[in-house]
Amino acid sequence: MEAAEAGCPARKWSLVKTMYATTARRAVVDLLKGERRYLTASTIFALLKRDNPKLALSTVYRTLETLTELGSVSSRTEPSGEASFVYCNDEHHHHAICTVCGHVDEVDCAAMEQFRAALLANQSFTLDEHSVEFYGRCTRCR
Amino acid sequence: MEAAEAGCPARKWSLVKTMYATTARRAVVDLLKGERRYLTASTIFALLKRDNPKLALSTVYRTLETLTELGSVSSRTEPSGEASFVYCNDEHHHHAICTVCGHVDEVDCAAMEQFRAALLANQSFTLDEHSVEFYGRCTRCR
DNA sequence: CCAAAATATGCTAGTCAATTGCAAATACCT
DNA sequence: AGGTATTTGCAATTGACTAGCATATTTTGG
Repeated sequence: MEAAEAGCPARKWSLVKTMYATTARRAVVDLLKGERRYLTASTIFALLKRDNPKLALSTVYRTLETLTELGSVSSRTEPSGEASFVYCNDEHHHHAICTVCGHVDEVDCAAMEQFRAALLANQSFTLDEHSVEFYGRCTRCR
Repeated sequence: MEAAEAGCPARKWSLVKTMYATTARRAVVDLLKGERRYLTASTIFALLKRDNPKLALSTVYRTLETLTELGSVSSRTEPSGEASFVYCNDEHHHHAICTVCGHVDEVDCAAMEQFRAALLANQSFTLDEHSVEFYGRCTRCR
């Protein structure tokens, strides 16, 4: 069984030959940078279609795949099963998602260390990786 | 935005009128009880089809949906996007998944409390819910 | 600045997991 | 057993996502 990792992966520049800065890619990145919350491919497509009528949904999917490989975007799966995407900066972190406004903050992993220790002590389970998402209320919405 | 919860939800008996103990349902529950690891609907279908040739895949899907509502089954999403299911007992917990054998242990939430406190202290984020999966090596595989 | 090479896009058609409608079959209750 | 509520199997569909390929765009080298 494969070990999944929901935090942003380290950037994998080595896999990328050349990446053209196309208008479609710029549009997707700009939108995600501005929103800072998880959006599905079809939502992104609908939002960008207004200013770029000939944009194709498949281009959005391909762009999101590329950006995810680069580490500029992190994806998750909605309860419905749909994939959604958010812009992210750091190498590795987890997300704190506001249940009111949907705003996504990045959470550093430091606090996970003590949790790992507690888990090993209680259950003798060796923790290799973790996939974590937090739901709560951000500073503004509280 | 909706708050998802990947741990087993509290059982919702109130929503259920009557539930017939059919052979299909017994077969699915027995299989999942015996396996104790995440299986996809199509895998479950393939395994049960041998002893029950006229079983339909849609029945497996409907059964898994019912069992999930009852709280007897917990679901997650594989990296591929497919949904997978595991039998579970307790009201609320999280899963420690062995990366070697795939065995799923239930982790109680006690350790989350101190983590919640640390998160609030560091980032002033009010943690309401959490969705956690751990990957590591279980007692036997270590 | 222009043309060739490299890469990306749009479109269409496809794939595959998952859902739905409905008649037939099964489980429960008395 | 007989009647009713629920479930099943089957077939048709949905909906997210991917792939093939000709065209268009971006970069690079002259």
